[in-house]
Amino acid sequence: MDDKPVERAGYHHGSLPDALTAAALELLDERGLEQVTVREVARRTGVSPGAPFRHFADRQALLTAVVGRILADFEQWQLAAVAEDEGPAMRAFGLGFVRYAIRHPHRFELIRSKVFGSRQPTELRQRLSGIEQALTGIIVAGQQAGELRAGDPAVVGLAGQALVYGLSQMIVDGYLPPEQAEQLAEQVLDTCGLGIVNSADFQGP
Amino acid sequence: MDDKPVERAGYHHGSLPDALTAAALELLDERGLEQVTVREVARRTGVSPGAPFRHFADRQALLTAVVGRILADFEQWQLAAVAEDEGPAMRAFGLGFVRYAIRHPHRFELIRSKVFGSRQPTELRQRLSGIEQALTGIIVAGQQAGELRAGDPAVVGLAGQALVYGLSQMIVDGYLPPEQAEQLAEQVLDTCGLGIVNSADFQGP
DNA sequence: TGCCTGTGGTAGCACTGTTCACATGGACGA
DNA sequence: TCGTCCATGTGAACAGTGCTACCACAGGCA
Repeated sequence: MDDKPVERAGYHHGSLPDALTAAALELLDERGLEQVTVREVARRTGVSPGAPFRHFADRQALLTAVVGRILADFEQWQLAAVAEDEGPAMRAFGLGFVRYAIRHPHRFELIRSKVFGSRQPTELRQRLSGIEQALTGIIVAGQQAGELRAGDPAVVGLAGQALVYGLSQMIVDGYLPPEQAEQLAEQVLDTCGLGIVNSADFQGP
Repeated sequence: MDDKPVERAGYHHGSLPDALTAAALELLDERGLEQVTVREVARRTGVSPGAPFRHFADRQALLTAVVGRILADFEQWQLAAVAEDEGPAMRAFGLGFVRYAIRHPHRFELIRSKVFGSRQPTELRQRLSGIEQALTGIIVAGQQAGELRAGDPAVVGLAGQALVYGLSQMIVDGYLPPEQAEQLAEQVLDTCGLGIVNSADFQGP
């Protein structure tokens, strides 16, 4: 109906893929995955409904680009989280994950549907395996330092990922009341999680 | 296109809501949540596209009815799982959960989007709290028997749910190779999960 | 200068969820 | 037995979607 595109300099946009990705991310944060519609993204970018398909094969491809941006942001977030936390890195990593999910529920919703799927573009896969390697490094170091219980790092890592991922999921889905979510998550991580030895030591003040 | 409805006895169906729910569940199992379309469900039931809306306010309502069926089935599944397993009930419960997700990935996909949300109809909420109570009972009994580590049953339960839920999620999303998924899940549960004391005792033969 | 190619516009297809006026026929009172 | 009522099903229609043609523009190259 009122498909008034926003103003734009010339006929050619210049960097439409970037603009589309940014608009899609904005829309995602605002209204959730389901509402991220190619047409609405085009509308916000001030471009015709067909234009996005010059740069992205389909909606999924556009969303994949968005995931790329999110993962880049998430990487920085986790680096900061681990750097700032004085407890075991594994715990900081898990808490960072959960906190990111709390802060950006819709991003998490998207990531779930793309990241853990089996068909990812190379760039995405690289980013992911980077994060995974970081996690494995954290685990091995933690085990050597006696912070983490021994065992196959892959299994320990998987358990940690599953716990943290499930927790985030439940938070995002509203199963845990948002106000208490973070504190509860912390409790869970400290009490039962991540194979941290003497984890009770790290309960908050 | 070929909207050939299947044959039906009379003009009036008799139990359309049930038939629609069943068709929707079938479609879900076959093709996944996204493909469960009101129109296709109507087609399969041999009814016009508008008919379902006589019985369900919208697509969500239809899906909620499907969730009801799934939860009833899941309840039975878990009862059997706990009854048949000779290890700690908590472990059987977790494994049952994961196995159900492996067997019915699409159901899990639907449940995730409905069950943990904050707005559920009464009937659904009852079913859920029934399952949760069962879990809490299992935990308390396990703690008294010395099988589970002590601690607030709510937190222990939450941790268990998160771990198992996340694991199932990762399996459903294809992050874990399906062939190894069950074994890996078992390993994770035994090594790091559920607060089971001396969990190494329960590693498979 | 003039064409070529990459980029955007427009129109249109098939599909979706949902609504609404209309058709039907089983149930129930006369 | 008949007539009427009304829950239930029909079919057309609407707005919105992803996606695909085909056409128009404009900037870079000869």
